[in-house]
Order: sequence, then C-alpha cells, then structure tokens
Amino acid sequence: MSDVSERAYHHGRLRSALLDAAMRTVREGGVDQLSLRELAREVGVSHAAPRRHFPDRQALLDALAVAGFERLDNRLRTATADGAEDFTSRLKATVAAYIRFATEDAALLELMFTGKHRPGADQVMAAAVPSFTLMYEQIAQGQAAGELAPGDVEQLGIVLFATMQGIATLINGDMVKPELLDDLVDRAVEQFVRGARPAPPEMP
Amino acid sequence: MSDVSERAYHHGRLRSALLDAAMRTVREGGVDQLSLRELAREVGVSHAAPRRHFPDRQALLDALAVAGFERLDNRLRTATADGAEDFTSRLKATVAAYIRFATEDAALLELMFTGKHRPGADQVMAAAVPSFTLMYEQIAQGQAAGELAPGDVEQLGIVLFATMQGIATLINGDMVKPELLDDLVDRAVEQFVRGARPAPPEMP
DNA sequence: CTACTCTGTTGTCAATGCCAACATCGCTTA
DNA sequence: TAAGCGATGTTGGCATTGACAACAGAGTAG
Repeated sequence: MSDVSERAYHHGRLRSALLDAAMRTVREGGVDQLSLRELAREVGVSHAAPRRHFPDRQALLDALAVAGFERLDNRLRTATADGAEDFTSRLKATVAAYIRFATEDAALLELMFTGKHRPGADQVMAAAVPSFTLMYEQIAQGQAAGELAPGDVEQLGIVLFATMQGIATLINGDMVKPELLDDLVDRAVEQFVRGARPAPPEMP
Repeated sequence: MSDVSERAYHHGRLRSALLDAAMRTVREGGVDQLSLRELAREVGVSHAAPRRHFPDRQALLDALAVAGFERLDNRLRTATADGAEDFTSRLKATVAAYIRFATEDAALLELMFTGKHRPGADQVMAAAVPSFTLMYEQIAQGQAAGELAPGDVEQLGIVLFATMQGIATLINGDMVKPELLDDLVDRAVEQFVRGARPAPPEMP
C-alpha cells in the first residue's frame, strides 16, 4: 500500500514496475528497443537491480510474453462473452478481438509467438493454453449447436487459431493492405464455418 | 572467376560471402545470434568492412529476408509444379512445401515476416509478392476447374496463406505438438477447399 | 601519370548485458 | 531487543557490439 513510491530504498514493487515499463517500451518501440539498463533508469534504480528479478534479458521477455497472453486471454473472453448468442456472430467477435489485439500490440504479439522462448519457457507455452482452450470450447459449442460437424475439436481449433494468427502476422508485416482487414476477418470466419459445417446441407 | 579467394585484398565477393555466412548463422542460431563483427571474422575481413555493403545491421537483415523469400518462392513453385494434376492434391503439395520450409528454416521465416522491416523495406514486401501471386494463381485455377466458387481471388488466397503461416508459427513456437503437423496440414487444406467450393452440391 | 572512386582497414566511442563485491533493509529468532 | 540472515539494490568493471571517422590500397578513366 502506498502509491507514494518515488522513495523507498528498496522500492518494493520493482518487479511489477519493471514489467510495466517494459510493456510500455515494447508496445511503443518494439522488442529490440528494450534495454535493461534504460529500463532501470526509467524506473529509477541502478543498472543491476533488474537482475534480482530477472536473471537475464530473456527472462524478462518471457515474463512479458506471459503477461501478454494473459491480456490476450482477457480480451478474448470478454469479447466472447459480450458476443451475440448466434454461434457465428460470437465467433466473429472473438476473432475480431484477437485481430484488434494483434494489430494494436503488434510487437507484443510477436514476442509472444516468436520462437524467442529458449528451452525452458514452459511458462510461456502454458500461458497460451487458456486462449487455445477458449477456441476449443467455442468449437465444441458450435458442434453442440449443430453448426459444425462433429470431429476433433483440437485440430479444428488449431486451424482457426492459426488462421487468426496468420492474418495478424500478414497485416503486421505489411504484406496485406490494412483496408482489407475487416473483410478478411469476416470472410475467414465464414469460410471456416462453411468448411466445417455438417455435411447434409438441407432438404426442403 | 576464381574461387581461390583466401587472398585478394579486395575480396571481390564480400557481399555475397557475407550473405551466405549470415544465412548460415541465422539458420543455426537465430537472428539474435547474428553479429556483424563475428560475421566479418568468419569471412576474414575487418570489422568495418561489411559496412560498405550494408549500411547497418538492419540492412543486412532485410537483404536476408529478401533472399529468404526467393528461396521460399522457389520451393513453392517446384513443389507446385511437381504436384499431381488434381487441384486439391496440388494445393496440398504447395502447402506442405511451405510448412517444410517454415519448420526447417524457422528463424529465417521469422525474420521474413516479423515486423523487423523498418519503413523503407519495400524490397522485403516486394520479395513476398511472387509467393502470394502463386497462391492467387492456384486459387484461380481451382475456380476455373470448378472446385472453388468464383469470388475474390486475393481475399481467398490471403486466407489460405495466412492459415499456412499461422500453422507454421504455432509449430515453431511450440504451441502445437509436432506430431499433429501432418494431419493439421491435410485438414487445413481440405477444410479450406470445402469452405470455398461452389454452393450447389448436387441435384440428382 | 594523375585523379577519382570503390572497397577494405584501423582506431575510437557510447551503449549494452552480465558478473562480482559490497551495502542496506526488514524479518526471524533466540 | 539484538544478532543474524536473506532478499533487494548499488557500484564498479569487463567484453562485445554497432556505428562512425580517417586512412590506405587498387582499379579505372582522363
């Protein structure tokens, strides 16, 4: 308790302060921009202080990635919860939320998925699980509602997730004109649903 | 003319030698591993020599990305050409080739798509065009063959490309078990084709 | 032969990540 | 309460790196 901060020869909140500052830097300037020493300066500690909380730079990046996945998961879940009851609409809401996150926090997303997690980044992988699970759940619901054909939920979910991630990468990498984005998302979802829906179309 | 190298106070092939060595390093150790000075040492020139060919580190990375896209495009085209005549099979061959490239050269792929291209990386973007075009062509052929419904070729192609790229990212990021890969690719393609095929199924 | 331009070399600088030795705070325990 | 101790910061230092400036060799054109 005490947002007085500023003082405290032991700072008290160094770890989270570092994470906050790092998050800001990464969002603004990208991962390469991030320097432990500069970070220490911003927070007002000595250049070796961060070492007590993050053994090396990579550890900080991993922690950032984990935090990123938590934020992403929150975004996805609220978007999903707020979405319409209609299956496809809700799915679109989820995907749209993902893409929004991805474009707003491009550098963070890159950090999250990029192979920068050296072995031992189990935490990073684990942090991604909830969001994957959310996709699986949505797929399962779609199947239960008869909108999707029954089948391996995981595989389907991964394909959908991959498509989202891929679109984000393409947009962030300037390989696709941003104007196309909205249509692209709609189309991708529709196309996904159409490709996975039950076989027999109709029979009036 | 003269693979003698070793001598030549002016080396003669410095630029391509640097690119080769850099490509090797990136493939083996990742982008972060790449150091201009180390590179110069490997090639046997002074630490400032690379500067004559690449103004800064980023320029080297961009050049590497361009070279990467060229390699990717070659792989895709030979795979496509060698593929069966059947539309779906050929598409699968293309996608499989993409994924193979992506998993074998994970670090390179990352370099290619990652937003590391600061403004002015028109070359990088341009280098990606041929591969996108290949996808568009395939889509168009599928439509001509009646396997896909007519519609915007670009949007469809981008969705497919994104799906490939996304799967690659997920695999390279260890977010998906490698055992799933083959099934995943097959499923993704089939699902794509099913989702984009002409509406009226049959009418006996 | 001279001047000019590539291409490569030497020397230097500031910044960075990591490490070791030292300092300080707060909590535990006798 | 006081000694002790571990967690948290600090100072100083080292090797590496990317970038830059000044210089040198080598080929070329006049």
